[in-house]
Amino acid sequence: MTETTDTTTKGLPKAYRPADFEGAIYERWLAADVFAPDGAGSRADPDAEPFTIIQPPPNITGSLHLGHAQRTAVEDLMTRHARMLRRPTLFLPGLDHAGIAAQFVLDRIIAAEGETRQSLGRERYLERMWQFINETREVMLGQQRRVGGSFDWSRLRFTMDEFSSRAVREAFFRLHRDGLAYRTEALVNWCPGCRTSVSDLEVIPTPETGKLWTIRYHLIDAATGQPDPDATIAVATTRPETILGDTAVAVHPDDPRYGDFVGRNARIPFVERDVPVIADDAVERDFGTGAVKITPAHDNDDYEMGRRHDLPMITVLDDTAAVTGTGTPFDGLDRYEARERILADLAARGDLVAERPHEMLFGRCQRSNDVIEPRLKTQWFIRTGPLAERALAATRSGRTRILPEHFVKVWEHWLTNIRDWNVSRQLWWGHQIPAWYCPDGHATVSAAEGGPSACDVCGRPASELTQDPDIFDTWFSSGLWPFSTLGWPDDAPDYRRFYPTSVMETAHEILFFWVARMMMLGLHLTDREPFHTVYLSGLIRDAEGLKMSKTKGNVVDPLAVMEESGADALRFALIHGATPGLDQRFGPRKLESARNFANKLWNATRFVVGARPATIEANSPRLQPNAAHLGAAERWILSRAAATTADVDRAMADYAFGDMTRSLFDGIWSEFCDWGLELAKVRLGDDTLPAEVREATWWTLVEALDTYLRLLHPVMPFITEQLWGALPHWATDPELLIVARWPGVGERDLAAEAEVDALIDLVRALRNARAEAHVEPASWLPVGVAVPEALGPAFEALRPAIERLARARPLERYLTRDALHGAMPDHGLAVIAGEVEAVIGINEGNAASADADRARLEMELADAEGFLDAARGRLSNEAFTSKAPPQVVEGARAREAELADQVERLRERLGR
RNA sequence: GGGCGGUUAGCUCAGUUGGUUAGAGCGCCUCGCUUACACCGAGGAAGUCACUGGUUCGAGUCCAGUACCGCCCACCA
Repeated sequence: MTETTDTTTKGLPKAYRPADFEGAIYERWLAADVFAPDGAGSRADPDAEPFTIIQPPPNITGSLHLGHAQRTAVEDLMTRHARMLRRPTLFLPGLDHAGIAAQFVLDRIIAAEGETRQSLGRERYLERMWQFINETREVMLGQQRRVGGSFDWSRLRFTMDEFSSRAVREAFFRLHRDGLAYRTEALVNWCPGCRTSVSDLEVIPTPETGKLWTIRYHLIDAATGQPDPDATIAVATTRPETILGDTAVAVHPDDPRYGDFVGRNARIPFVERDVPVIADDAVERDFGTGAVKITPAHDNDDYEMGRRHDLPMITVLDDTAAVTGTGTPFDGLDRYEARERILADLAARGDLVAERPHEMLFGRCQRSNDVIEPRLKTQWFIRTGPLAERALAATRSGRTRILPEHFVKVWEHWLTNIRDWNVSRQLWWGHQIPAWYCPDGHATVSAAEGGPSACDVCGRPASELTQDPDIFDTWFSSGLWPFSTLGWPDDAPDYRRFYPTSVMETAHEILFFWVARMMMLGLHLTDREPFHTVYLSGLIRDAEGLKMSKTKGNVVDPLAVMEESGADALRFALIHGATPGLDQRFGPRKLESARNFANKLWNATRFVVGARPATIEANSPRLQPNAAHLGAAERWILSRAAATTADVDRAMADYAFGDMTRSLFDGIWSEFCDWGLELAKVRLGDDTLPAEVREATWWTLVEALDTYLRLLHPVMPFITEQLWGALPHWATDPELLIVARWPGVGERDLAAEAEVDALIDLVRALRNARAEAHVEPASWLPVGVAVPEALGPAFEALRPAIERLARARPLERYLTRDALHGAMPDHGLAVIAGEVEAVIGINEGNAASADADRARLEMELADAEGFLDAARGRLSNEAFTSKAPPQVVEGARAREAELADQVERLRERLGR
C-alpha cells in the first residue's frame, strides 16, 4: 500500500527538476531568518564558539565565474556545517570596489561613449562609477544567492562603504603613527597605460625576445677634457633610449679589461654629459661586454647601484613614457620611437657596434599589459619588515594554520624576502589617502573624516592644507577586510563576537596579494591573527586543463549551468573534484555525474516516502525503528549510515571536502540505494509479515535517509531541504533542514555488517555465475547453498532477500558441502563466495553454457592459486614472520587458510 | 637561477601513519524496461602506480637521483 500517484509523492514530483524549486527554497530560508547568527529562525547555541567566514569579496564589476561559485560553495559548506552544529554562524557577504580593475572596465565603457577619464574630470568620473556599480552590484548579489550561499545579508559590506572608509583612515593613521607608513621618493613600477604606479605583485614578468645592442661611449681625455675618438668603452643595453638618463658606466672591480678605466669619465652622447666609470661587483663580467650603462631613474638594478655610488638620478621619461627634459631633439617622442631614432643616430656616428636578438623578461602590467616603466616618484610606502615578522610568527606558532601545508614554504619564502609596499595609486576610484600637505611640504596624516584641523608640524590651518590626490592600492582596504567588516576600529559587538574569524578560504593565487596583507595589517592593528585557518583552493580550469579566460572563450557561465543542472549539481561537482590547493579541471562530465547523483537521491527518497506501510499514518510523527523487529538488513543499513557519518565527520575535521563527498556518494548510492533499499523491499512487500516488522523496516529507511540528507545538506542544500520536507520529523526538529541538528555518530553493528556482507558476496557471486553462463536473465533457478554453521541463523533470516536478489528459487540450504554436492546436479553452476559455497541448478536447455561456467571456474582457480602462492611465499619467509607485527602475520595466516580452502574447493568442482 | 606541485585504468581523479588481491566517476563490452530512478539496474574487460637506484620482511606510499608538465619567486643590463 503506497500513496504513489502518477506525478507526485507527497509533494515530490516524479522528475527531479532543480530549477523548479531551488529559488523557492532560498526564499523560505530568507523568510525563516536562518542565515544570521542571531536570526529568528537560527537555532544557534549562544554559548557555543562562533564560527565566522568573511567572504573574499568578488569584484563588483565582474560577473560570477566558476571560481566564485567554487569559493562560495566551499565557504557555504563550512558555514552550513557549523550552523547545524548549532554554533552561532556568520557568513558575511561582500563586494570589492576593485580600484584599478574597475577603472579599467569603466574607461572602456566611457570610451564607447566618446569620453575619457580626463574629459569627464575626477568628480563626474566618480559619479559615473557609482552609477555603473549600482547596476553591476545587483547582478553580482543575485548570482551569489543563486549558488545558495547562506549569507547574512543584513551585514553585507562593500570595500567602499563607510565601514571600510573609517577603517582605512584609522589604519593608515596608526601605521603612520607607528612609523610603518612613510612617504619618500623612490623608484616605483609605473604603468604608462594606466598612468599609475602598481605594486611589485602587479608586474608580470613576461618572457619575450628583445634585442641587445652594443654601444660605444667615448672616454674623456683627461688632458683636454674632450672625448677621445679612439679610447672607447662598449656597453650592452636592451634599452638604448635610457642613454639620455645615464649617469655612470659600471664594470666589475676585478675585470682586468677595464681596470684602467675605472675612475675615468665617459661622454654620454646626445646629452653630452660626462659620467664616471665605476666599479661594482653586481656587474656580470660574462654578460655582454662586461660594462653596463647605469640609468638610476629608470631601472631597478641601476637604481640600487645609483644609491650605492651616490649617482645623480635623472628622469628622462614622463607619465606617458615619452622622452622629456633632456634638451635633445628626442624630447616629446614616445620611448620606442626615441629608441629607433637614437639607434639610427648612433649608427650614423659609428658608435652602434652590434645588435642581436635577446631572450629577456619584460615586466608587464597585470591590468593593461603595458611594459612597466620604472620611475622616480614621491609616494607612500608601508614598511613591511616588522609586519612580516609577526605574520611569520603567527604561522610558525600554529596560531594560524595554512592548508594545504606545503604552501607554508611559499609563504615563508615570500615573507622573509618581502620588500616595502607602495600603496599610492594615481587613480580616482578608491580610498583617497588621508594625508594633507601644507605649503611648506609638511605631511599630516589624519583619521578624522574631514581631515586635520591644522598642519601637525607648523600649525597652518586646514584651509591651507591640500589632501594627497592619490588613492590607496585596492589591496590596502582589502587587507583590512576581516575586521573592517565587523566594525573595527570601534569596539563593536560584531567585532568582539566574531573576530578573529574562523576560516579564510581563497584562491592560492592571491596568497601574497591578499592573505599576507590581511595577516600583516590584522596583526598590527588588532593585535590578533585575523583567522585561525587559511584554506587555499585551486584554480578551476577547463576540461583540457587550460585556464579559463574570456579571450580564450572557454569560460563556463555558472548561471547557465545551474539553470540546466541545478545549483546543487554544480556545487557537488566543484567540491567533489577538488583537492585543496590543486587546480581542477571542470567539464560537462563531472557535472553530469553530480546531477545523476542528485537524481538518484531524489528517486530514492520518492521510493521511501511512497513505501510507507499503510499502518503508519501519512502525517505520523517520526518514530524510532523498533529494535525488537530489526533484521540483519535493517541493522546493516543503520550501521552503514553510522559509518558514513563518522567518515564525513573525519573529512570535515580535515577540511577534506572531496573525501566527504566521496563518502556520501558511495554511502548513498552503492550502499543505501543498491543494497539497503533492495533489501528493504523484500520485507516491505511481504504481506505475510506482521505490521510491526514492516514498520520497523520503513522507519529504518527513514532514519538512514534522514541522516544522509543532513550530512549532504552543506554540499547540496536545495535538494536535501526539499526532500527532507517530505520525511517525517521529530517533534524537536525545526521546520527547515538548514537549521536541523548535525547527526551524531550512531553505533556500528559489526555482526550485522558481517552477515550482510556475506549475503552481498553470495548474491554477487550467484549473479556473476548466471551472467557468465548466459542464463536467461529473468529465469528463477533452484540454488543450493552450503553455509558454515556460524552463518546459519543469519542465512535463514535473510533467505527471502537472497532469493529475490539472486533469482534463486527454490533456495535449499545444506549443512555440509558433501550434502550440497550430493543433492545438486553435476552440471550446475558452482559458486564460491568466501566461506559459502553454492550450486545453481541449471536445466538441460542451459547445459551447453556449462562450458562458459567451467572457464569462469578455471579463471577463479588460477587467480586463487596465484594469491595462495604469494601468501605462502610470504609466510615461509622467516624474516616476515619474525619482524612483521603479529596481527599482520596472523592476517596472512588466515588469508592463506582461506585461499587454500578455496583452491581445494575449486579443484574439486573442476574434477581435479 | 632557486623553490613548490603534478606524473596511478582510454579520460578526470582518490589513495590517511608503509601491511592481504591499488579504488571511484565517466567511457568501453555483454545483458536487462524486476512496481524509486534508463539521469537506471546486473555483470565484465581494463593499471610494470613516469623512470633509475636505495631503505625495509614488505614500497603507489619513505629516501636519493633523472625525465616531462604546471605554478611561484628571482636585479644578467
